[in-house]
Amino acid sequence: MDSTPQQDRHASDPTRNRILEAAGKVFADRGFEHATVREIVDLAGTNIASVNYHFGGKKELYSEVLKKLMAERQQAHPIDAGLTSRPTPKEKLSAFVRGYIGRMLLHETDSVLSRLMSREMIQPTHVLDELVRDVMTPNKRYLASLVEEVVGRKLGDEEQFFAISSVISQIMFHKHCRPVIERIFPGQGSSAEQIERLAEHITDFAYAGLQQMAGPKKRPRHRPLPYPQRGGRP
Amino acid sequence: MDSTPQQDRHASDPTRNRILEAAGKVFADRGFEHATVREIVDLAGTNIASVNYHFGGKKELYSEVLKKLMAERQQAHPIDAGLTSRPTPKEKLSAFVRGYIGRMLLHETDSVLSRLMSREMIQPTHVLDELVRDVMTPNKRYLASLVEEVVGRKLGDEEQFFAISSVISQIMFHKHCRPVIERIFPGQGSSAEQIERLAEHITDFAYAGLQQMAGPKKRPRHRPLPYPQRGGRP
DNA sequence: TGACGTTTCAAACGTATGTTTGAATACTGT
DNA sequence: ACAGTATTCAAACATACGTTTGAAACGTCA
Repeated sequence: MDSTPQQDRHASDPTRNRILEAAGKVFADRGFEHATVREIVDLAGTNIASVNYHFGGKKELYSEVLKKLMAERQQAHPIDAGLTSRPTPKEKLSAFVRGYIGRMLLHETDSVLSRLMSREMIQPTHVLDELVRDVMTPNKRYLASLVEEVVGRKLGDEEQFFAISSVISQIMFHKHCRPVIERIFPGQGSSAEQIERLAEHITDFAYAGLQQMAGPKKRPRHRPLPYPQRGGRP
Repeated sequence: MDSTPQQDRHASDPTRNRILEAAGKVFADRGFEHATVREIVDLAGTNIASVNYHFGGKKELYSEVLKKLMAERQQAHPIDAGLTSRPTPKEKLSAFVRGYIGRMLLHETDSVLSRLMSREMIQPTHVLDELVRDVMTPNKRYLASLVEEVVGRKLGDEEQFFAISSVISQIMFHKHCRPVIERIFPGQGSSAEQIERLAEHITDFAYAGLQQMAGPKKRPRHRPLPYPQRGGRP
């Protein structure tokens, strides 16, 4: 046994942790490419060489930051938290939406993680694959069973993809597009109360959209455009 | 009259145009910060100094690229194109979704513009404000009237914000998060036929979600979670 | 043709960044 | 207290980038 005390010392090294914390903020603010190790070490109050000494380089530091944040979140916020004993499908949907949005927009450290994940989605780096494997795929599996519960039947691959996209997109939009939202809808989407209402809106909106998918299979093809088509529930 | 022939010569300068075209691709692929003028001029087949000679610098080149693409799109694809003479609200919604998604995912030059806009939304540069003013605000106004038509009543600021977000987010998701989508849903969302079906799905999903908003004003607060709530049309 | 403005080009400049270095300092176990 | 290791630090290094420069090539009009 010499790896455990080694790792303990590793994990509790105060300099290392200060760098990790500072790096999270700077990477989230500036992105990987545009962040500088000089800004990170200034914020951490250490020397420029400490990044290479403790982590080996900027890329490795970035990986460590993401891994640490993901691990913290994994244990702090299990995906199906905040549910009663025998939740209805809509309750599960509501819990998912509320949990996701709340973590994304309110919680401090998770907000950093979300910002980093947003960046990875637009401009992937070498850690996106890890992120997909450890965070997003479990989320996808959970959401898949969730939407099928709401729709009330098993979905084909494409339908499942569409349904999950429609739910998750409404949530992530408010993180991804914040700069634009702030400009087009000034004053909207900031307070905790409004985020609560937003979660409720997305839940209701998605619930209605999903229920609509329970309806009869689409006409085989061919509906050029027109058609009043009063939306059908069976 | 000497500005017109000046500008004509300006606009039809072959070197200038080759640089603009190359810059569009490189900026879209790499982002503003990570794109290098050396790669741009290589792709354009000109010399490194030509960017500063023709445009004044990298930033000015970027502005010109976006302005040119926006102008081209403005006249090629008016926002409410493809509509019959007296369209129903759902037809208008469908036309908007189809038009937006198609331009974003299929059309070549517009795909470059979308990629640039996506980047601006995540990591704004100095031109985001112009983009908001010239492209996004008109879109927002049009969408605002559209969702109110579907819902069937005038919406308050917050409701309008929520409704527009729910519609537009489902569309942009498939551009913003392509790298992740490709990893989590391999094989999905590429072909033209599937994009057609995707547009149809988003239309139906959003239509149901919007109609649900027509229902009675939310209980003043306090609905901890439950409630099946069969979505009501007035 | 020849003078003049315009455009192209190779080379160099200045700066910012990630990384390395080697000495100085702090820490640890005996 | 001391040797040996781990950590910190200021300085320098190497490289990639946007930009500038000055001369050469080109086009145009007398």
